[in-house]
Amino acid sequence: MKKKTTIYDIAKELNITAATVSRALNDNPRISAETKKLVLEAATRLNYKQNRVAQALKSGKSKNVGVVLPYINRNFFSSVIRGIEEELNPKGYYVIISQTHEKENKEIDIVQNLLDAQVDGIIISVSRQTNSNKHFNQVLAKNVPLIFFDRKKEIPGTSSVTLDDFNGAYRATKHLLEQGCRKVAHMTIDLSLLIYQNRLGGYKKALAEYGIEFNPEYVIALQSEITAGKDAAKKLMELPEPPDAIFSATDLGALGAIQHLKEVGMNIPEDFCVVGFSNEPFTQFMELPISSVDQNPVLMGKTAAKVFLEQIDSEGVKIEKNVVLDPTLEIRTSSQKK
Amino acid sequence: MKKKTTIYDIAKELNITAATVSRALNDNPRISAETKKLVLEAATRLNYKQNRVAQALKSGKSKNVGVVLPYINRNFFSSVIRGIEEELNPKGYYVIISQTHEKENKEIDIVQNLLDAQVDGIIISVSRQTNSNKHFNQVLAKNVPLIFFDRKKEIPGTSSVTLDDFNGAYRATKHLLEQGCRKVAHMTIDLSLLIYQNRLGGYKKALAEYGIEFNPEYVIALQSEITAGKDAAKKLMELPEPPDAIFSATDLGALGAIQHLKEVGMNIPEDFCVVGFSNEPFTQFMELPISSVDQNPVLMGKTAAKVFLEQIDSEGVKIEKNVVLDPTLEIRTSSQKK
DNA sequence: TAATTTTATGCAATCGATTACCCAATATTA
DNA sequence: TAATATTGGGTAATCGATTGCATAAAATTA
Repeated sequence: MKKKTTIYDIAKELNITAATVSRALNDNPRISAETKKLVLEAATRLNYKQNRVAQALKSGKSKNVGVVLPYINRNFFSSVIRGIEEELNPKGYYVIISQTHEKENKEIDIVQNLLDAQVDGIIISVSRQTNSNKHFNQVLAKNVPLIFFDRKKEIPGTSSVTLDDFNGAYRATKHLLEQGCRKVAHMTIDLSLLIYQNRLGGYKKALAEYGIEFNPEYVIALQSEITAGKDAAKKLMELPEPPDAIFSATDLGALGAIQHLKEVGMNIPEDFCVVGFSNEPFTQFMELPISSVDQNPVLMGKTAAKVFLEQIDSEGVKIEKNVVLDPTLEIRTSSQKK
Repeated sequence: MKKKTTIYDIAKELNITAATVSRALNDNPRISAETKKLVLEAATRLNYKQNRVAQALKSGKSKNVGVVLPYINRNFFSSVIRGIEEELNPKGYYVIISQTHEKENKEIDIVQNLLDAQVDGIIISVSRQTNSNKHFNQVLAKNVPLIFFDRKKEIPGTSSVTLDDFNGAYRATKHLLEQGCRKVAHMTIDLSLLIYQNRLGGYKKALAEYGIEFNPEYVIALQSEITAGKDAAKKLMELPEPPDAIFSATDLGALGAIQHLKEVGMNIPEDFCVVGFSNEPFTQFMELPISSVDQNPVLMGKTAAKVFLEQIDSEGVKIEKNVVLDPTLEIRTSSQKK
């Protein structure tokens, strides 16, 4: 029906060749200012739009970037996406988002598909389940920039943008200690993942600083989230010496814990303090707003995108860049005694 | 570095032409079973991957679909995306997601960009701000299928998948009346949008059915969400005859209202019942779980994707399809008396 | 004025896959 | 057995933009 106008149409219109049109549109210095003006005029007059697909074929660059993450309906991840798009769209890149649902085999399929679709780069937060590095090595073998965010793998030739989880956890725990709590428990998810190891590390450091001995009974790894948080809290409260505070590595875990604590009649924050991690929006709306460590996700997305762009621009020279962002502790009612 | 293998490599390998390879890979009946087998073997041996960009150029189909929506970090929208991807990825389509942040000019830019990127279709939930139809007509002029979901525009030549908002609101309000509430207020957002008009309509129908006169003072349009919900509730409770229930067209509005009501000492659900709309996950986690109308977003996404596929398959014949999905009322503590 | 640059543009191949059209070899039919 | 049909596959153009190489015209230099 409506044929799109191509550079050939413009060429015919002006009695020049497509090559000249192409050069004029790309502001090639070999083309006279006069011709350029004519071409540009004709282009707007004929409503010319460059064919990105043809450019992609010629250049081998699709101008698409794959973003791979567990779920997009977590505030953290969707905010990261927002940061990535804000940085990449103005540069003419499109973002293809895929969700792994925390499954390794889904992640492998997705990466494969993205490579087949010849994305110019992959920005990924690995699934909890992922053990293999094979798919990542395939990415590297194809010379496609690979940037990890939040959850990374230590693979030479890749870059990463992560949060200083250690420091975030340290601050959260220290804050609980400053509130006077002395028996601080820690709820985590999966200690095979670096981020959770680091959160545990920061927790330990704060304890050590206050001369408190680390008690392994106070560390519980949850399976799922909210109900598991309740269960974990229950378990903790049934210890001979129950804790007086919880630093949870997730907000949903913190929420579950709070629900259990209220059920058993605990006063928060008077008797018991809780801090979560991620600063999910719901932490603010709760009747009892929950303190949480903010991960600055938009900045993380922007930074990951910038690293990708650097990688692209560095033609051949392989850049390996690891950026660590600083988290912020949002103190709310769940941990503010006074 | 690593050259990707093309059909020419396979052709050379087998001493045949690329045309034959192409036909063999596409299972063309003109190619003998023997040759097909050889080609397929060589393809896997050489690790051949079809070049989607080249195919796109030749066919004029990019195999990309644009999805445009206000925000991806709303559970409703991210679930719709999930539905779309589940339906489209197996068919070889990729989904490009863009957020309008409820801004009309952003929406116009995005649609323009998607057309430039030659997507094969656009699935969109229009921004609250959007008045113009110009960008939509551009889509139609390029013969690109345009499918609205949730928030639609009445434009000939387009399809839509929406929720029966009227019925959802009707059920929610009826449920409140069944609980014995007789002074049911309604909080809405923007009555220039069809979905909110319909929710108001369903609300009115339920009232009428119970012989209750519609009271315009009981309908409040909020600007933003949660704090506005509190304010609106305050205003309602200061009326000479305050309501005894609220049906809110948003969950955040319902949450804000509940917060205010608790502050002023109301007992929910004994003295006052509240129902929201969207069934955002937080409605379940709350200490006081909030009743809400579920929009079945995954199904909505799947349906929109299916409509797109029908449109694509129908070669030339323009399909105009309007699907209306049925919502479900999730009754929770906030409105369950007894 | 002749020789040499410079400037501005054309020519044609290329990226990888698809497909209309053509043709040789074999199979079928009269 | 000659004529026709079928099978299997090759040739070359095409999608739209880019770019190395070539070249005519204009400008500069000797």
